[in-house]
Amino acid sequence: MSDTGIEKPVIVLFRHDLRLGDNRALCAASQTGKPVIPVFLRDERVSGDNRPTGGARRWWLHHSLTGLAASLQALGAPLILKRGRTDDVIDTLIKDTGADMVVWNRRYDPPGAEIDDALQAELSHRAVATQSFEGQILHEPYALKSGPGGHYHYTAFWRALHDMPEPRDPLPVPLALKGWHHGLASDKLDDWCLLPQHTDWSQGFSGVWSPGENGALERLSIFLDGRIDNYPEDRDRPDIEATSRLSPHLAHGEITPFQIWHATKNPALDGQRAGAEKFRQELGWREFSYHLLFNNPRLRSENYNTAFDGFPWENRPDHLSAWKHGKTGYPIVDAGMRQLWRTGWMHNRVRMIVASFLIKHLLIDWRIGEGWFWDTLVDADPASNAAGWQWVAGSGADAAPYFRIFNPILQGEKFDPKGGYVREFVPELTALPDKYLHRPWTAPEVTLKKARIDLGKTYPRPIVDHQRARKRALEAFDKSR
DNA sequence: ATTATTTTGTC
DNA sequence: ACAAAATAA
Repeated sequence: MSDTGIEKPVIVLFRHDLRLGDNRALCAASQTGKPVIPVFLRDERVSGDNRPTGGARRWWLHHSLTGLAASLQALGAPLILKRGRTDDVIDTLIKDTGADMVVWNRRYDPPGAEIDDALQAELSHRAVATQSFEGQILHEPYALKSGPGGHYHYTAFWRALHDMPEPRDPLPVPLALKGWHHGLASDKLDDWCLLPQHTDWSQGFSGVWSPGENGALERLSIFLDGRIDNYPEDRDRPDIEATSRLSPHLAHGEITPFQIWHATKNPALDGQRAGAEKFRQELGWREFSYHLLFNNPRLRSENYNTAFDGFPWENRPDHLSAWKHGKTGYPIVDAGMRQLWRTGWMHNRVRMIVASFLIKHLLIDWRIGEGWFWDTLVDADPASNAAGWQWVAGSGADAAPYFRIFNPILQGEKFDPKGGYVREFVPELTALPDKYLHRPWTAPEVTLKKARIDLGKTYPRPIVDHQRARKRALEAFDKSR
């Protein structure tokens, strides 16, 4: 095909940048004036710390790709779906189309980055031009130098991030793309079987989420139009819709941190600066997680602080199962785990509570919890998930001290004071008065009876006693130190 | 991004 | 007698 006088096209790789706005690779391709072939390339090789996309993200991916394909079609360049090893797929595409240029937005998870580096090296030997661009995080991880003795702690990192040049402004959506009209087979999305196959656990997802770039931009504007004002006070309240819920959109690159950074410095928000700053700090934690992952490629499988390597995990299968199914007997923990299962997402405050419970009350290895979140979260992110779990375990960088053990009763009463969150996800406790909602086992028999609760039958008794579990965890951490 | 306990302050 | 503040873990 390459010698038939047909203009050589440029291939734009999509992986987790499922958007048209602020997409530098797509803009660069469009500006070459060549025909553009957008390719979503799914390389699911499993090696080292690379692992397949989790179930919840597969659901999201299916819907997001549907939206992306429609948007690209409207611009004149239909999306091609391909699956396989990146080098093989690109090799075939070049043979089939005569493409002499491949562009992409960089990835920062070590396995992905490694694949992309190898691709760049290989194509440079073959006189195929390559270009890669930033997009997923605000600053290249190597641009922020590590602090003395290794790496930054969060506050130092945040300061260093502020000392960096202002992140660039976001780019507009290209007005039109020159398509490639010489035939090129695409996989069929349905053949990828991304949606649940046997039992449909995703019924609760669609009422909560709108995967895709449009859904992302809508979430952002809803957040900026109101919630951001109360973000600093309400962000820890799972019973209030106070957070942006942008995490799954960010994880799939349907929106960039550049777009969010830019939107939160809008002068129209002048009266809400505190809210904007607090929200940006959360972007900061995301950046910090990528900084850690870049410097510690084994962040999800090895203790950052190796003093935890000898920790005597108990890993009881029955306790793990109770945790996964939201049947621990602690209402705030169970509500969180059920929200996760029902909606593919969990409020950040509750993530900390359930993680602390798994690690410290049940003495189950944080890596097991990390794996469950990987499979069940629509926003599962290789950096944030691993860094978050290590933070709670106390084994991470700038982590919570090991003796910080969340009291699931107090946390529930403090952050879900009226029980709206627990009642939504643990409906069998609905009729229990607020006073006992986070500690049903302390309610008098008559109260339980009136609320139609039969402890141990309709709702479990606590699988571990808080005071005893706390003491046991402190002793275990003490011994292994 | 804490909790439990002790100490101090106030009536 | 109780709450706020300090402190150890």
